[in-house]
Amino acid sequence: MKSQALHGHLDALLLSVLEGGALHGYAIIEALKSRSGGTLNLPTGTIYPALRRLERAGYVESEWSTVNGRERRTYRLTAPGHRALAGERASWQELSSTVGRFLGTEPPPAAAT
Amino acid sequence: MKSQALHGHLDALLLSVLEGGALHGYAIIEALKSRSGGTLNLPTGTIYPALRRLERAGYVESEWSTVNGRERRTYRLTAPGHRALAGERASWQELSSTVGRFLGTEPPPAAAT
DNA sequence: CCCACATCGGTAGCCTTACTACCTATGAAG
DNA sequence: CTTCATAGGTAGTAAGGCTACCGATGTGGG
Repeated sequence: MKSQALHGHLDALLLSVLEGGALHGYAIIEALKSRSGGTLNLPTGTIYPALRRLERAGYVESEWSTVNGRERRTYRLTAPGHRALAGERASWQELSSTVGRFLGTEPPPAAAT
Repeated sequence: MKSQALHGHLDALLLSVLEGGALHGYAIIEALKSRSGGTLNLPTGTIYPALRRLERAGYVESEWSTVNGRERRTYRLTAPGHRALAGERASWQELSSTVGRFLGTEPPPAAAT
């Protein structure tokens, strides 16, 4: 898939991955890859700047942990990050239902639940 | 909604609107607005450049029609445009199911329909 | 008549964002 | 010692949409 399409939603993906617990950058990349079934194979040059962006925004915090003599920067979701994730979820749903209406992928809105 | 999120899918939306028949730019904007329930209120500065991009790509053709003394440039989907739309639909579905998996909006793939 | 407004098309420059292509460093395996 | 996987990072580029403009015409109100 042309990953460029992620535009604007990478942050949401990162936040959602961190929702399941703190991870370091490399592990985040692998989590994205495995949870997407290999579809999201994002390069480090995409992830690290994004993480720093999120940190600047206050949505994640990071700290260095020395594991196996390796410096790992572990990222953790903050409270604002949780809220941001909720907002991202909402706007993703809005986007996907809106675009879906045009591209014919509209998931049945009520449908049981 | 923050329209920036459309990134990369604007083209698909435009193509899908034109799928229902040729329209001029202004009418396209209104079609997007009405079919989205007002969510997609895109400015001309977004639409016109996008239409020209699509035309450059060969996905739409345009011609001037003088209506009420007003020059209207009417856009029409081409055959490649139809194919492109099909591809856009496919990649949208891939994106939405992938991102949905993370943001919890994953629509049940089989689920009756 | 004149001005304001809706219709209609368009362009220039900016900003965000992701990508490619690099670089650095360490521990383990050969 | 060299190579590879792990791990983190930066610089520069390209794409895409947005804001803010500009120009023109037809219509209706004052």
